Amino acid sequence: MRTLIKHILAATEPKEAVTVKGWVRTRRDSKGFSFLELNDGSCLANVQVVVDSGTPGSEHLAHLTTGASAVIDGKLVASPAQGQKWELRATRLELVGTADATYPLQKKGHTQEFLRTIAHLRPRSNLYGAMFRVRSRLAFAVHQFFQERDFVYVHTPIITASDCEGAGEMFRVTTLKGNIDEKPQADFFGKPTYLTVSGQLEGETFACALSNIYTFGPTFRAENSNTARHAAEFWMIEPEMAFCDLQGDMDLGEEFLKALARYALEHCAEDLALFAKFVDKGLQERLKFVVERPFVRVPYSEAVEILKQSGKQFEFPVEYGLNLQSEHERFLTEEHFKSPATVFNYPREIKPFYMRLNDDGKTVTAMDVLVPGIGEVIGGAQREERLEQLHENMKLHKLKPEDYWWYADLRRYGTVPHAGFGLGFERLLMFLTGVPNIRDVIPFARTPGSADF
RNA sequence: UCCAGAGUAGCUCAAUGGUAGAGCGUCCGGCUGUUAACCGGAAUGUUGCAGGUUCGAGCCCUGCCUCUGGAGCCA
Repeated sequence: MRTLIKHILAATEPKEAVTVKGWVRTRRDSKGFSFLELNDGSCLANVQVVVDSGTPGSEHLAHLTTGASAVIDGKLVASPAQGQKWELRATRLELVGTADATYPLQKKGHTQEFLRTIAHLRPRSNLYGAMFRVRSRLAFAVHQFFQERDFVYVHTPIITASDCEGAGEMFRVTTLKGNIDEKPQADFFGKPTYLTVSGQLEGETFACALSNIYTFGPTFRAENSNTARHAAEFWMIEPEMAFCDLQGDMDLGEEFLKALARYALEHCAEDLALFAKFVDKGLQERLKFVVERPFVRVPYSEAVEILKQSGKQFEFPVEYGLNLQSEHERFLTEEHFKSPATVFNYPREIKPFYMRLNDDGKTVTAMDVLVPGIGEVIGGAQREERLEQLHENMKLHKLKPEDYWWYADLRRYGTVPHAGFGLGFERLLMFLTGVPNIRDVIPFARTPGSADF
């Protein structure tokens, strides 16, 4: 029976007979015996295998090169040398698959740019193995966070006919050939359809029935965005709460980020240590800071004043009514507050129609959670629950109410104050691992001009 | 899409307009309870693509492609 290497290395006593299966990371030969470093992806560390010449199967040793796969039976013993607690003394080895000299992963470090060109092999490297283990655990932690709080997981549709206004360009989904705009009624769904840019509007309908819900699924944006923090396909988390206002929304967003940072520190320590070593020296300090310290909350108008009085020269102007630029957000979190910051109550003109108008008649209940290094990681709002006001907002944004009849029905029948937010899972991973490029936190990145693998 | 930078050996990078190199990896040999082992030797190139200038282009010019960083859009 196979034992995963993570369990082998966690042993508390020697074991007479164990079997490991994995891929050779490196081999060092000595006179009369060899050292094999075997990794099976179950953890960052390799198990050191000692193979004496004459061991059954050792005639294949020459082919057990970096990248080859092998099954090894052996005895787990305390290692006499520095560097590892346990080592496996092989009693039998089996070469499963060879890897010749063209195997592109060397024992030495590679750039992330090169590894992106071999995305099918990069999970066999230390950094990406760690990344995708952490990604899995944090996806689980997302569900755990919401399930513990009685949120219901909702699968909103991936194909949709409605545009979550303001979220970005959409990919068209069609079975038509030729000119697809000529007769859209002849298309598969009888109308133009797209890949979803957000499950929010559908999510609201379920919150207005099941009270607290969340979505966690793939999302698509056809924007021609070429940055380290944009992808055409990404995973988004969107909670929505009935009988909840902006305060409650900000509470949940901040609590969520803290909970995931805490989870990463507690459950991904070995992998986090690797990120700290190679990509972000201050990673653990930053995560502890996020867990322990309260987030700063600042109204948009006050944020504008802080920027104006900073005495700093910005490339883009700071003026009430203008969007905060990346440089402004970075200044706030990285230099001024030196912590994550939640900016709320934005001018209505720069935010979408569904956000609730405040009593001042000028601002809406929007909130963005900004984090150092990445910028916006959460964007959310309390929704406009008043039917008349919603219609007026639509008019202001030049939207046709009939396109949103079902969305408006939520305000027509038993309307309630409700709020929610969207959070990009990949941006969360960037923040929690310190890996600076979104292409390196998703298994196979889809970006403009690139859908390889 | 805009601005800037870069494409040379499998990888990371050198190379005044004048014979294309190094380190690592690979292969061969040696040595050693080794740890990104060590020592010696060898092989490895359509210099991103297409044109142009020149006696001569990796280097200069034009166009294109790709990648990287930044910006916009946003999560």
